[in-house]
Amino acid sequence: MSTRDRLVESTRELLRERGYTGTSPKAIQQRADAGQGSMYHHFAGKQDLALAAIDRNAEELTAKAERELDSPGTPAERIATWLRREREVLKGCPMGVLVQDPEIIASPTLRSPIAGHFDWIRGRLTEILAEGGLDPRLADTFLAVLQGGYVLARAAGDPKPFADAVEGAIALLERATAE
Amino acid sequence: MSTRDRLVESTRELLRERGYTGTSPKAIQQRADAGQGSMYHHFAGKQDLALAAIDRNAEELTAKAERELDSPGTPAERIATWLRREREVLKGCPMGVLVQDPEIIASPTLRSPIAGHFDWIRGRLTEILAEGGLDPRLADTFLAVLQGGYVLARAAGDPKPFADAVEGAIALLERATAE
DNA sequence: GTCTATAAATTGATAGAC
DNA sequence: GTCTATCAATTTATAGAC
Repeated sequence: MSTRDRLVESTRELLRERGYTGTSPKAIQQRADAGQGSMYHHFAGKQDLALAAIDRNAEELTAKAERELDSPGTPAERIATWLRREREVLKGCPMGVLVQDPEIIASPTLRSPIAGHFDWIRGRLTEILAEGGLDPRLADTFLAVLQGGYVLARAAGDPKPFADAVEGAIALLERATAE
Repeated sequence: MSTRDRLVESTRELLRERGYTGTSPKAIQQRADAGQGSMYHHFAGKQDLALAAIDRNAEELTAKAERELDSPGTPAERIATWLRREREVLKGCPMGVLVQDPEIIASPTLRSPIAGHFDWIRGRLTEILAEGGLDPRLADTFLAVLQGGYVLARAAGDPKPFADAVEGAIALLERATAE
């Protein structure tokens, strides 16, 4: 892996572990085993690195969601498959965590690619819900169950609230579908 | 308001605006119009101030939720009333925002009072769901809808995803209840 | 492309006068 | 109780040699 790539990967890890505000360029350099000068050669600064990391996150997460949401089955089944994907819950959502960071919220440059990613999933979910004749607002409901599940699990230090939130939501969806 | 109280209130505001990692003692002092020495006279340091702020948050939020969840009506109606309370969505949940902060997650001292607050609401919701013969896992589902709604709204810079997530969840609950 | 040196600002506190 | 002075460490870079 190139020095540049190592810097991006280190930034991705650190943003998830420590947030944007809590991540220093120094920490990124150390984890990537790159020098100060090397980092500032490849990137303009901390924000520029974060942008590259967010873009990579979006690519990866989009690919995963696409696979699950396009799998065979009824709309409700496909949504359940996506909701039930294994996640490293206690680490937080790579994108969701960033949205709570004050410096990211304050910076349109950093916030908009994250917003764009959520917009994409919302749109895809809305299409699938329409197929099933389901309430389009449920796109945000299910997205929120995931994002909120992360929050509850992290507060508790235990993935259980996440699992319960997801299974409760799926049970409601199945009820609404069964008729 | 006493200097001590002003310090706690300033800390509450700043924790919500800038998170724990992003809040400096200096900023707290300036907003409270208190000197350095004054702050360190009343509190042992930043963590001690945050604890006082979290405790106040818990008191206030518990009182509000208690009122709504104990109001007259069916279980589903009481939960809907609580979900629909007006919230300053774009500012984030005073507790939920903190849970995404790396330093808070890493500190049992700071995390446990927050966990305790969520435990309390979860318990109260579980009782109400039991009254209605509803799936107990829905306690986490509805809590997650709120917490996740905040995340989506902040990402979008718009309270709409929060409102849609909540209304979608209530629609599902009403369906599950109607029989 | 990578390195070391330097730097201005901020962070979270402590010390001690008043 | 409140103030100012001081401090060691860290933060986010920039400069310039190699």
